[in-house]
Amino acid sequence: MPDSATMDPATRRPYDLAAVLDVAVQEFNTRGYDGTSMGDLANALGLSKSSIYHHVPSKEALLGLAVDRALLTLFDVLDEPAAVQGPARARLEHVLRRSVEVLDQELPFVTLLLRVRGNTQTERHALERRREFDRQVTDLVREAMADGDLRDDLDPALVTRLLFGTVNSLVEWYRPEEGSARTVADALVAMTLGGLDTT
Amino acid sequence: MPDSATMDPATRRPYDLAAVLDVAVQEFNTRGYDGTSMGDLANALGLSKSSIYHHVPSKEALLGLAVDRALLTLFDVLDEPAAVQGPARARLEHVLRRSVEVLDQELPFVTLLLRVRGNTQTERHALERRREFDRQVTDLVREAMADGDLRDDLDPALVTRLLFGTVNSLVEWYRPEEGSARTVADALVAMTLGGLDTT
DNA sequence: GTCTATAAATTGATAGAC
DNA sequence: GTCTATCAATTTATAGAC
Repeated sequence: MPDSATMDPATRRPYDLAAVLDVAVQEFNTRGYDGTSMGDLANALGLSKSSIYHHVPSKEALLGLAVDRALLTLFDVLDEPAAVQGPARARLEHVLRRSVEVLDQELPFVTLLLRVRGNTQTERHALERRREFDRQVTDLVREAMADGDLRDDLDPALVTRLLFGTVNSLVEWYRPEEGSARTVADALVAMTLGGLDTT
Repeated sequence: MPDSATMDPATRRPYDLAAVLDVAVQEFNTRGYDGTSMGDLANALGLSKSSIYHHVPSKEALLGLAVDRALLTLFDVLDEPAAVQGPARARLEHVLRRSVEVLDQELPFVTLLLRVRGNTQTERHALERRREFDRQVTDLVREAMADGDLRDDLDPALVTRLLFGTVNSLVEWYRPEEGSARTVADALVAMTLGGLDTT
């Protein structure tokens, strides 16, 4: 079965914004946002360059839509019941495991988010939202230390950066498969929290 | 004291390749390689665009020089005596700690190496060398598990990716300060190997 | 080692037809 | 929703003077 990029534009289902975005995000992740031209996108879509502008006003708007989706999904995790009630140690593990799941389910969008550099206003906003996520997790780590559940001889901000450094590094190699998110989350939690737990 | 970029080109010390490379790598890390034009580099250097071509034949050559330097420094670690003799568990910790030190000492070059996407031959070669580094560390992890020093219910390749995912994530936030590399390495080893050690 | 001037190609984006 | 044609700006790189 031929894909959208090679099918006759007259017979295949026309693109909508979501489909254009999916292809664009994939290209951005392959070649980098700055390394991907509108011509590259047009090739990948099997469209002319100008047709892309029917769906989106600019290249940067594509980036904005993608990172907003990733940020929305990640911040939703922090509002889940298991992330706001119970001992901090358990809430931290929940946030870690759910972050791996989000990464599994929204891999291209999260990947793009984590590679943003700050060249445009869109990118700088994304970086600020990531810092806010980080602050909220740091509070969780600090609380778990105060509870005596995590060793408290390490700086909570440092521990948070190491923890989510490990999680975020998954985008460099992880590819979703049946059950693989669970395997990775188990190993990640065992390795990291296993070294931090006091019990 | 004015910096090289703003000083009169006639009175300041002329650039040599190493000085041009330092500035270029810094710019590449700030804006991304593809996001940095030769005009951006010229501005940062306080030179005309064409002057850069006296030092280097192309933009890609600058990238190649930078990633080669990072790769050379990293691979040297694998050949150090403490990385080739003794129990695998100790050799693994040595490679982890020395990798953090290399990152501390060669931060801009390692950062650039870790952000390479594979758009050019230069970049694809760098990616292949990184995979080779990964393979050698995986052997170390496997051996330490076989020795009974690390828990062996986790896949050695997965553990290696998580370990160096944590190390590599440092480039996203780490900035060298007096003694900071040691602090970070201690926390990283405590958190990761602490969760993997059998004793 | 650095400059000005410029070439040749590519880029993000628009106009207007179907 | 997609196309062809086109533009203005930018990009990498070169020629040749000082």
